[in-house]
Amino acid sequence: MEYQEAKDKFISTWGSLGSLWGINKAMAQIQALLFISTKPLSMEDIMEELKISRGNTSMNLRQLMDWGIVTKEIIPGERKEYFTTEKDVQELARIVAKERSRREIKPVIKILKDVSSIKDDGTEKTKELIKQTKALHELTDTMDTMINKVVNQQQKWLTKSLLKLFK
Amino acid sequence: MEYQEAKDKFISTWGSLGSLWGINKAMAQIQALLFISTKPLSMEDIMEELKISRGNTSMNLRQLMDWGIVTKEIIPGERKEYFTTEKDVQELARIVAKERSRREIKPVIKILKDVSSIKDDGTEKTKELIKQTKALHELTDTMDTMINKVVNQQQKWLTKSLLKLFK
DNA sequence: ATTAACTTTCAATATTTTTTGAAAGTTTAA
DNA sequence: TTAAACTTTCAAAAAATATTGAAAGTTAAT
Repeated sequence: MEYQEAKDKFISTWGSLGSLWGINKAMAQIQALLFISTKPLSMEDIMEELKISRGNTSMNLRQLMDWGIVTKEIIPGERKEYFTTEKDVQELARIVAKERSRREIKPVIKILKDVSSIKDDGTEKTKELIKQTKALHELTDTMDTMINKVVNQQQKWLTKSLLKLFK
Repeated sequence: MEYQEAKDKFISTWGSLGSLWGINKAMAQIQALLFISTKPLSMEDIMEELKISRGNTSMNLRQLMDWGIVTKEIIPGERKEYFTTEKDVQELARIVAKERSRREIKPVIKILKDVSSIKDDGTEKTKELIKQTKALHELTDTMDTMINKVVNQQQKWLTKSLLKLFK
């Protein structure tokens, strides 16, 4: 496999995987492109490489910056803005986990808590609703806490140790 | 909060969370409805509760069965088919993790492996592509392995509990 | 073998999400 | 201050995805 083929394959695969970590295709592809680039890229560069419009590029770069995954790079003497992404995969995982937790998981946990806290009126269906949403609340909360602990704290050490434990 | 309000809130929240575990809204809502139901439900029941069409219900039930989350229940003397979902949240988590790994993560890991294995032609850009996709491959593979091992542990634990029951 | 009860399929339709492109906005150099 | 270089915004268009409903298919009872 040639460089260009491998690059295209990586970008399109990573793009379609976007849904797995909660972002859209263009956003994921821009990140992928920056991730394997040896230097910061301009909006023009990105538009051309991915064959997407200026507006699309601008909006998705903003979102990536909101996520904290991409940063604007000012190159002295240059008028254009340049962009880079976080290059360390562990740090990337940390950011993604944290943002997803904040944006999606935490709000759901709150609702599960509210729903599981309704007054028990003694009926079977109410008992079931309380029981099941409580179980879901506990599971979701545990998972969320675990994931954040794993990615936040001394990641490398934890990952290695956990792997050994399970081998 | 009344039972009905809590129930509706749970179903719509769980439905919109579907994207988090890779299924569509109707599918997630059907599962949510079954999850808090005290008895198996027929297609008619589901259509009526969620206000969705027969076709939609049928297709999404099939998908839930493909995932292994929902099972058909035959009620003696009844012509209709009835459906139930796995009620244990741990088992549910296990199934979802396993299916997502199989459907989405494993194929990506393979591509990352292929891409990171291209021949190093000595250029800076090729070196960067190899380095970065290799890092991503390792991270993804580690995460996937961890999840699978956790799942196996859970299964072992489950098996043990079941064995105890039959002793 | 016929019919009634029920489920599945799938082309058409509706909805949601993404993308475009051009006008409006901003910044910097002269 | 003007104008060129660049970025953002957002209404409209396109693309992707989900939903409908009715015809076709299946099953079970008589």
